[in-house]
Amino acid sequence: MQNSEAMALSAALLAVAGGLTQRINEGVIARGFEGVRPAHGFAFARLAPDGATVTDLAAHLGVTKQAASQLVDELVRKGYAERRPHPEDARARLVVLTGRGWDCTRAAEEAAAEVVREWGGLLGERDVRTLRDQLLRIAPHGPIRPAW
Amino acid sequence: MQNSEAMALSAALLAVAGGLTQRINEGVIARGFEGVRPAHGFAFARLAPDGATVTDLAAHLGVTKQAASQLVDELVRKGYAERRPHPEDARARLVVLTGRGWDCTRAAEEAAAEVVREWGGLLGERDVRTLRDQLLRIAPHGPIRPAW
DNA sequence: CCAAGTGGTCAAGCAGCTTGACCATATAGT
DNA sequence: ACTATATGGTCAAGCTGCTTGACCACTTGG
Repeated sequence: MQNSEAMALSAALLAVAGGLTQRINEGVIARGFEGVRPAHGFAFARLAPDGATVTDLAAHLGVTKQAASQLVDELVRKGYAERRPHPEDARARLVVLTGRGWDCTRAAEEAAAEVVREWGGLLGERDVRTLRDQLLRIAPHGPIRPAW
Repeated sequence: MQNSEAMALSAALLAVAGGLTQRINEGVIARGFEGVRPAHGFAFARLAPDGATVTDLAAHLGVTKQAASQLVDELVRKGYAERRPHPEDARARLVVLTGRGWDCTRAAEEAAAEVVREWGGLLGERDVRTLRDQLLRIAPHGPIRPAW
């Protein structure tokens, strides 16, 4: 594959990713969750299962813990998360989603599903599944990184 | 396709996009182009064919023209682009890549190709081409948007 | 039980964006 | 041809989300 083809693939991938992010964000806002930014979604993904510490979150997002702490401040202020004492470490605090935080997470899933349905209309359900499987196979590990 | 599957697809896509951006950026820097940020790549893509005005660039990047102008300042200061009088409009200025700007563009293509080759190793050449075609079909038009 | 390590916050600074105001040139209407 | 409006671009000020640096509270290991 030539360099220019690799560039075309890259550009398409980044355009799709950017569009998806925007669409999910708009969809979440349209469902009544104001003041939510794309970055919050990645925090939600880490907090959802069982909560997480600020340091955990920072590592997951690839930012300093101060930045992660600030982001948690914002989520708390907006009612999406709360800080609880950590059950096993008195230094740490466990950040968990509130009911509204869970609602917002579900709204994001719905918004994502809406976009993916459109892709299904363009490619067919089968190819969308193929796409998902291929992306899962090449997805890097490590911290989530902004696409630019 | 369930919402959670759509979310898995979305997360994988964004992870791949973030990783790709990072890898290209690192690759460009490793080839001797310092002080380059991912955002510059999208500017290069617009400037490369025949140059562009600041307003053009702003529309393409989805930012204000002031922000685009600032970005051009930076590219000029670093030797990647230059402002020329516009041949058909005395108000406008045509921003074009310098030789070094073209070199940097080629470096980005090489870096992208390197990553895509790795994907080829994981998926096979055939599936990478399929991936490219599918992404091109679902890629949105309009301005490039940061993935978050 | 003390030394080093780890979780977290406070404070200051900075980079990249925005909004608002403005000038120069182009274009359209009469 | 002349004026009114639109468009390309810049200057200036301000904001937001991040960083670095300093510090405290608690934990862990010799």
